[in-house]
Amino acid sequence: MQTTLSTQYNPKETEDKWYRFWEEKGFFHSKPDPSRKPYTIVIPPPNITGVLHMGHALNNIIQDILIRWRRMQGYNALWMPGTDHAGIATQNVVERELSTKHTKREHLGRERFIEEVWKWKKQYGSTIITQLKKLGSSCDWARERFTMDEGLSKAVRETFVRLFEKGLIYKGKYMINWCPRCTTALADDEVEHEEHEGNLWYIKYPFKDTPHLSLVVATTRPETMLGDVAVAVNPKDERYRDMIGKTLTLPIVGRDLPVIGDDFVDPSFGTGAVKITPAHDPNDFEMGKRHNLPSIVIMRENGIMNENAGDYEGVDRFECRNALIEELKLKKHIEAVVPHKHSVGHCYRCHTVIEPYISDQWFIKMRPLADAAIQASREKQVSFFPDRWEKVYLSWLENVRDWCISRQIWWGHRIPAWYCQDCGETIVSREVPAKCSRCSGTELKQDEDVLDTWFSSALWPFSTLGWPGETPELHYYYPTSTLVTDRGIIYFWVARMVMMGLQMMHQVPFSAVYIHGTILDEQGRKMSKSLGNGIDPLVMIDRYGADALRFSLIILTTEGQDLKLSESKFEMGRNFTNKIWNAARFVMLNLKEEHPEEIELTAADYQFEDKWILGRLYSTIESCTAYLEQFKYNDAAMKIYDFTWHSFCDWYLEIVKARLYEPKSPRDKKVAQTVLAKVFHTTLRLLHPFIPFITEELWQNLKKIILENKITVQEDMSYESIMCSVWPEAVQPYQDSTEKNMMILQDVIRAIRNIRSKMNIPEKEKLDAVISVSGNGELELREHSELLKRMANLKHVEIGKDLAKPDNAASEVIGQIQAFVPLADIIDPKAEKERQIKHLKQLEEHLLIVRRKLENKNFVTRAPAHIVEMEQNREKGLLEQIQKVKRIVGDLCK
RNA sequence: GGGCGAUUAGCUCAGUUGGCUAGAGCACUUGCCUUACAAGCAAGGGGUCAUAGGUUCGAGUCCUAUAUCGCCCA
Repeated sequence: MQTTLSTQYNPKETEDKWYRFWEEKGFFHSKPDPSRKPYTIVIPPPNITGVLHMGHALNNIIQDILIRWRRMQGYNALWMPGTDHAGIATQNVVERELSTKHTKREHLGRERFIEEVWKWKKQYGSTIITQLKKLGSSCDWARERFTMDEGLSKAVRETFVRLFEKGLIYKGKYMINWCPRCTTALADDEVEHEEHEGNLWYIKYPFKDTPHLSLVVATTRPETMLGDVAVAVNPKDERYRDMIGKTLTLPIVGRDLPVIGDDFVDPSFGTGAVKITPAHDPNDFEMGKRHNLPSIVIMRENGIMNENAGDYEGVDRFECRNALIEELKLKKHIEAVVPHKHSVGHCYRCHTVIEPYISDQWFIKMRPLADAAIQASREKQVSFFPDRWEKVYLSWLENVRDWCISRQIWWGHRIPAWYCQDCGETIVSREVPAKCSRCSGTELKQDEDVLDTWFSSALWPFSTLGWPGETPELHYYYPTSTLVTDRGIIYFWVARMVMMGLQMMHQVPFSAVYIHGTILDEQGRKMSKSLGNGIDPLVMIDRYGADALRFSLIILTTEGQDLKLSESKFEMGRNFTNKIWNAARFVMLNLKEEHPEEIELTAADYQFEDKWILGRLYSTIESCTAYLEQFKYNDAAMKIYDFTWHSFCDWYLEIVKARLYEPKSPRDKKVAQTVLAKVFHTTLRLLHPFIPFITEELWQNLKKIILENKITVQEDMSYESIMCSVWPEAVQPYQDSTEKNMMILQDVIRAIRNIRSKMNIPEKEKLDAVISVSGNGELELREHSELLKRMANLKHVEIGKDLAKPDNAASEVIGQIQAFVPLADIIDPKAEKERQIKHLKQLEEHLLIVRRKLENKNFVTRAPAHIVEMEQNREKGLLEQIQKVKRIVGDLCK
């Protein structure tokens, strides 16, 4: 441990050291203990392919603040960490790696490919965990989980089987969202919609009987015409009513297409006649079912046209579109091309354009699950902070469609369904079945597909605690306390956890959901790899320190608002940590005694400034705790920042120097040292959840010095670490006029300093001052004349009632007090007069505002009495001040 | 098209149930290498609170429109 501290804080010397200490000592570990109250957070498991970005940083800093704070408050705090296997993303990464070795997963086969993924996971999968530790995250790493762990996989199978048995999981051929690049189905919310500048193509479909006449249809996706089976019009549409029942010829293909009538057709879109492609459009799929139309699939699963596309077989879907348009133009089938904005779905993992596709998939029936989740939120079993997110959550649940949970990839939880090769029976089972439950056949083949990663993430709050096992952890920690996440996954994750928690555990997984803002770049854009506008948190930690990163981000995080970030913002946090560092240097330097003696303080020992700083400290503790309870992290941080810098450092340290450097008595010095130690020791604890590293470093040093120098701070000094110590409690401060008097003193000191500055008097030069009090308080002020002299750098001060202004003095009027600084020939009468006239103007303007209110009869009669009284007092005070300033101005004019 | 958020100092943002001469950090101006800290100290300057109406004794705050930007859903 360092014995001397350098003038600048160097985070690199402390951060890793203390993190290792905490981890090795097991301070992050929590065990069920029914005699204590639990406080639990489950981490939003980062993706194993992920690297730490600012969003993660903010998310985890908030969780760490909560968990460290609650831990210090005495809760048995568990922060459950882990990672997510991220099926598609991870498979993509490993496939990309394989391609550099000129191989493909298909060449390896399923088993060997999965081995490769595990190998990859072992090597790179914990990158983000290492990075989270750099932030100071106090997760219980001994409990770290992974969604593909044996235990969590068991939870997945159990859930699947139970839901299947309840009839809430079914399999069927439906239209789903298909990513031709990932060659898998996606859930509705895995599709990102984007406005595209496309075209609306008007294509002529000739009548079979009268080929010189045609019906014009409009489409944004002309290539799908190869799968057309009908043309639909609205039966109420006068233009087309007579054509229902007629037959058209599909251009190029030559297929007969019936004209059908359906209310769903919007007469105002395009020509009011639409082509129907049941295999490639969700609306057409529904219409096809209503009218018993066949479905013609024209595309392979990789987006290449199939044999049903005729000459276009083997052509990519977008090339097919272009070529088809050319052919239609050539054959004079295009009537018009109109630019048209429309929204196009993209895969949220690889950003490929999604294809609506008919295929055989597994689904969860969402209605019953969603209804339960809606009810839980209505009954406030789950509350959102800020509460507006509840509406977002509810609107999704209210409109949700069945969830497609099967994915045509290899990396993930294999669907626990087997098909009997003899009788075709489907067997859904927790374990590998030995034989068919119907025909006892032994030729069983497991479903090839895996489950959506979000299926396993939805179980996270209880699967990580040992479910389906009846573990002590599950009983003790579930339901968890707070979930901290980004609005981006309210549907994907939060809502699904609530649904699964209610289904499997019959209890919501958490009672509070805090949704924090998104981090944007300086121009207000999302940070992204492709834009290259991201700020790397690890680089910032390297440059400014983890504590500075934490504090800066938290100060900027206001009630779930997005925050615009630039590197310069981290200077604020760095400056603050440096300030604390130097305050600590001062405190510790001045606590050291050669022959320390222990004394027991009594209330009478406390000096004015001691009482003041303790009072300020207690109100800081109070509001800081209250803010944290309301998830107002930035307000909490701001309060301690303001206290530390602008009360403790700016005033208390400066005032107390007198007692440390030239003590009136050894006892008084000891009192000052005790208060210094006590206040700083408490401040460090308040700051610890926000900036854990520097507070630990200083706390350890301070503890040693307090013990060595026999200072009785009336605190338990036996804790091994600040993170195990207790969160300060606000005890009622001294109920007297200390705070008020200090404010008056500060005003007077600032007034004299102002004169000094305006009159260009060097700070080192000691001045004389005359303080004239017109109301009460003269005696109290006189009591603190030493403080006044020290802080305003005066050699002599005269304090009295209604004293006269000395000649050639600069003046300041502060309420009922006048401060005069005699300057003899240094005074610049012209400058002084200007100063006074400016002040007079300000006072008169204010008086005008006050008078306007008081002259309004309605105000006097209708406003609450105390408000009126306040304004009346204000008027009186202003009048007095104006009178004084006028006299000063008059004097200067002589 | 529907919903949500934002608009306050040059910049980034606070501003609780209406009582405000509208605050903070950064930037700016002036003076300081004062024995904790120049990543600092002291003292300053700077705002028609997006616009237009309304409610009220009183509106940055509540209501109704409008404008601009952003996010989500369809």
